Amino acid sequence: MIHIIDDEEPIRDALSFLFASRGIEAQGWPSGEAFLQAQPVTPCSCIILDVRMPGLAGPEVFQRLKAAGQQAPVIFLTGHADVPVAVGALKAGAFDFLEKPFNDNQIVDLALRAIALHESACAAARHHKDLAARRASLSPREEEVMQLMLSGVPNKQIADILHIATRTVEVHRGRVLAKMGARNGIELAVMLPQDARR
Amino acid sequence: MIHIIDDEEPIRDALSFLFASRGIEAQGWPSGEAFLQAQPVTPCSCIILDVRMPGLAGPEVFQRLKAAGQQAPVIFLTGHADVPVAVGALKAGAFDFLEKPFNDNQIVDLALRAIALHESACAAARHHKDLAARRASLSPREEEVMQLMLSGVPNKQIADILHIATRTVEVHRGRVLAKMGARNGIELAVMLPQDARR
DNA sequence: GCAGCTATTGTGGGTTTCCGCAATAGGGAG
DNA sequence: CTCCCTATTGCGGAAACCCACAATAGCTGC
Repeated sequence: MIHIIDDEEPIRDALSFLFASRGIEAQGWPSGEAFLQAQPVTPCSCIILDVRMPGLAGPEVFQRLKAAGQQAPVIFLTGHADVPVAVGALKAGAFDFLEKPFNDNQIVDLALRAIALHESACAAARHHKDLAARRASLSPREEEVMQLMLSGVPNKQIADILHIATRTVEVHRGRVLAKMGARNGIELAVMLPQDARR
Repeated sequence: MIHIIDDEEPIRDALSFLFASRGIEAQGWPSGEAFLQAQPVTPCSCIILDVRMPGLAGPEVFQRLKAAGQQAPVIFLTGHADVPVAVGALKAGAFDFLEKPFNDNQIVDLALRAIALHESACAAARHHKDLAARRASLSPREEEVMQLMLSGVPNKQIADILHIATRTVEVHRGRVLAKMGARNGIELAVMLPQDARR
């Protein structure tokens, strides 16, 4: 699904038609406000966003989309050569920035790549969300023990550090592994992202 | 250290003077060719690169620098509004893209941020290089056992898979941990980057 | 031939990990 | 009050891990 946000209807229609001719579903939105109001949640999508529009301008729409947690990649379109806006958009995380007029194949190829990116990003986000949910299910003590485990600290030492019995550490350790769905400490360490450790 | 690559001497001198006044060491280069010829290796540096120059243009210089393994962040300067060049540079990994004329504080701030980025990137690269060297010191068998370890496979099963004695797996395991500088399997898993596992 | 390295294996002993079974205590929600 | 959950602990037995000491075999380089 491709969302086309542009105040000019002929542009929206032309792009919708182009994508339809390539078998890609597309929907036009006359303004950033309209899109933000609806905030459709579509998997495997991307957003084509015009820079200059009455009301909210493209870059402002982009900021608000990001603030609202929108993950779909954004391709900016502009009819005016404005380097600072282009640089700003890309540095803010836009997928690409195109000047009009553009080549049909170029925009289609770009959109398909953006959609593929969204797809893999969504899969990664789902995985990350599942992992985070499991982690959130840990009790405070279990989380504490896990951190120490992930620092390579043996059970006996964890017991010393926390002033509890080794048996208790074993209990927490076992519950951590069960809740996180890991067979052992190594598997647990491997499944967690780099920044979640230490 | 800041390297200023620009065919116009007044620009080089003005920038050099500006950075000197801020206590930042800078060196000017009249062409991309000159810089590529010398390929100075300076830690904690960045490169300010003009887009339009006789001979090799800025983007071409950038490509060659990257191909030569240059890690210093590159800030492009341009006197002409050219969106595709700006977009292309940023997507190719440039640190930033500035139009002339620019504000003194802006370029200094930018350069300092670029230098800091280079610094942390170099530290990360050194760490990664050290890790890779240790890993390269493993014998083929040790590497094989480590992969299985990192998959959470217990020693006894590794022995079954490789058709060797458990005692042999223990020997390899011990040598892997010693060479990699890890106390145990968990610490080993934690110290390796995500893509080096599985 | 000698030295160094990798790969392999066994013995024996010690440590660590794992966990069923059992129990207590405290806190929160219905 | 009852139920559920977390935190804690002990006992005992089994499995896994660790490693010194010792040894053999094969390959490579000097």
